[in-house]
Amino acid sequence: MKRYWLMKSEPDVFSFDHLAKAPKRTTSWEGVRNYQARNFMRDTFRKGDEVLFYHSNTEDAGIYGLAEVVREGYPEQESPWCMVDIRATAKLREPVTRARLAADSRLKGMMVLKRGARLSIQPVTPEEFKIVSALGKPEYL
DNA sequence: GCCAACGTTGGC
DNA sequence: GCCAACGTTGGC
Repeated sequence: MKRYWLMKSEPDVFSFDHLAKAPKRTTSWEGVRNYQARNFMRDTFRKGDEVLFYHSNTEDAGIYGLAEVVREGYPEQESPWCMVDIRATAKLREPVTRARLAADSRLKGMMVLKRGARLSIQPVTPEEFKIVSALGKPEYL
């Protein structure tokens, strides 16, 4: 069964545009140092799962693009940590900011909106994914 | 830049 | 195994 995820990145470090311009529009998601997020990547991510790409710690935090999982969890070299590969699939013409997320009552269950939700990889429901991607008017790449 | 919330560390 | 101290995240 296909699953849906939200993945956070600080745009100053690695934005959705960075991903869209990367070779094959693909990157390895290295550097996660949280066990819960690591376990999601290692145990639950499957090829074909879809991703909301979220910009955190910035003005206008929110969802800027869509991506898909193209390689399932594999170890970072010489470490207990783990990463996946994701590929950009669509840029959102109208990024879905936190304000827009919060204004939509259908999305009030989203983990990213909860106070103190620091987890950098979060599950989202198929409905949430559909609603957010429709709001964003995706331009498929 | 502030600071609340959270995860991790480490002394005991 | 408890829990205080610490470092980090991330919204504002």
